[in-house]
Amino acid sequence: MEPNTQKDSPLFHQNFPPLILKILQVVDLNVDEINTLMKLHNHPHSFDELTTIINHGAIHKKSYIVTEGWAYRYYDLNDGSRQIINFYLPGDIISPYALVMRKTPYCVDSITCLKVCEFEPEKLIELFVTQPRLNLIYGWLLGREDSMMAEQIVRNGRRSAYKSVAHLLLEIHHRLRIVDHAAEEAFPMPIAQHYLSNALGLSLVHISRTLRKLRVNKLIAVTPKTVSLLDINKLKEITEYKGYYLDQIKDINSIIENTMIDNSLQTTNMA
Amino acid sequence: MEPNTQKDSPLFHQNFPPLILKILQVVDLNVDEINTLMKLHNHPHSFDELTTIINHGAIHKKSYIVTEGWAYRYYDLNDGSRQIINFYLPGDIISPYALVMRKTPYCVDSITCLKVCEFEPEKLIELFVTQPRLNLIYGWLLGREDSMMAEQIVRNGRRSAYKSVAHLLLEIHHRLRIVDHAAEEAFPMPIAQHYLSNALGLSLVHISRTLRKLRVNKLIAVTPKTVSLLDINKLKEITEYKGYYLDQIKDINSIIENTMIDNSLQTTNMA
DNA sequence: CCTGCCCATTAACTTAAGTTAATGAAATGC
DNA sequence: GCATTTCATTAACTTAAGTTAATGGGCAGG
Repeated sequence: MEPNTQKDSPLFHQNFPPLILKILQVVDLNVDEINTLMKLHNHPHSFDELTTIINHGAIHKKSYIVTEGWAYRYYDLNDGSRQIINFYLPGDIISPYALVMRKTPYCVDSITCLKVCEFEPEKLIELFVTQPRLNLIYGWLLGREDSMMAEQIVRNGRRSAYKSVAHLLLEIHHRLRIVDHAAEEAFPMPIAQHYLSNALGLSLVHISRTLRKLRVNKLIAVTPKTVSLLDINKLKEITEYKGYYLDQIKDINSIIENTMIDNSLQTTNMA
Repeated sequence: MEPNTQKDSPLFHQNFPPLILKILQVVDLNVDEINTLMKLHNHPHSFDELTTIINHGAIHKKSYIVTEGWAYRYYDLNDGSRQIINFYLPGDIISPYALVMRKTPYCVDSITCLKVCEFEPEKLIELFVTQPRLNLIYGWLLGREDSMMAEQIVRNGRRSAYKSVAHLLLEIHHRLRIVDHAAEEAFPMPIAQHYLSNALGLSLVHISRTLRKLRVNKLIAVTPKTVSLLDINKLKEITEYKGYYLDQIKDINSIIENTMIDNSLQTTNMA
């Protein structure tokens, strides 16, 4: 996790935190930008498993970059049921809107032991002013979140349990793979079935039934902490999975070149 | 947030487009900022009802500010079913991520005749550079969208049809009211029941049954193009409606002031 | 080693919501 | 004026998913 900006080193990729890996999937970063992003990683912190990180109704204070482990955002209803809104995997930002939103309408809990880097959302402002490309990249991260939530809405609204479960597994696999946390057709899945149930709005029993069906159909294999996707192409076909919302971005340089009216402000500020 | 005399004058309200009204609900704008926002409204355009505005898979080119009418974003599945992701009402921005996202994974169609103001997403960059407060306000608009989508996920995942329908009606009423398009307990609803059905992931028949139940319980009244909320407090209680995600923001001025101070201390403040 | 807890599985039964279809009520068109 | 279409309603029936509950496998802790 120590900064290492030797871009030519063969270990280059291995040394970067997952957020930077994720960004490098879609756009090149220069040394300045990497340094700036590394600075956001200056305050590592660790949460135990099953710990509340952000509480419903609290004032937004910090943002967190996940570097290791799983967490999730959820909302509890009065009847005791819980709806998971999204999962946070390595490379994701918890509370990306902390800069402007006052109160968090939702809770965030860790699932596994969670390693994060805490940053003050106000840091984003100076980051954006000095590095306009990073401003756009941050916007891309937000747009990507928007697409993932839209997918979650489609899953919950109009897909059968069978397709829903398969679709979510495909997405998690895809997201983990982008940050080098999954093999070609398997990934570590440290979450119990009740998380799937609360994410997909289904009962625990029905999740169990549905996973069995997927196992019987030789589409997945599950061991206590791993999921294997045995036939990714068939899974994608069945679920109509289209993952392109996860790894596409516009050509950032041409956007900036075409619009920069006043480049003179853009002096490098690195110390 | 503070009422000021100018803001309460009827003339004041009539003259601004709904996006500005929405922003003025949570933060004061100076003349410069209002002028900048007005410039974004320089290219009015009109779409007929039931027209596709953005097509699945197309390259993002334009963004649109809705000034009048309703539209919605959706995704169609192979079996012919459609899931509505969100509605666009006056004051909303269609394609707010067009600046960075390449292809739209979803479609947007008008419901009624739709008046919009088209703007090039690249315009946002110079706007942000010259008006940092507007940069934050744009971020707030995105964070608000995020909250609304989270609510949509909770509705579809863990609420009964009865609560789901009531909750959506409350939210639409709240949103319309913010931009002066709704009375205290009634609003024009130009959308047929199949939109509700596709938004909530329920069948058309079940929407009809559910609306009847709400009518019988004297909670709503419906005429062809209007919905009346007969007992808002009871509706809020039943559905656990908490609308604060729609109209809260941090104190933008203090964010900016604090960051300028941080800037000057930046070299000493980290190691 | 047992004890207890968590989690997954399976079966039996229930229910909320889906489906199909018939009817009516408006709105639209000729 | 009537014909056509669209939309809402209601009833009868079906089904996917929920509920309850019993069973068993791991595994942590004494």
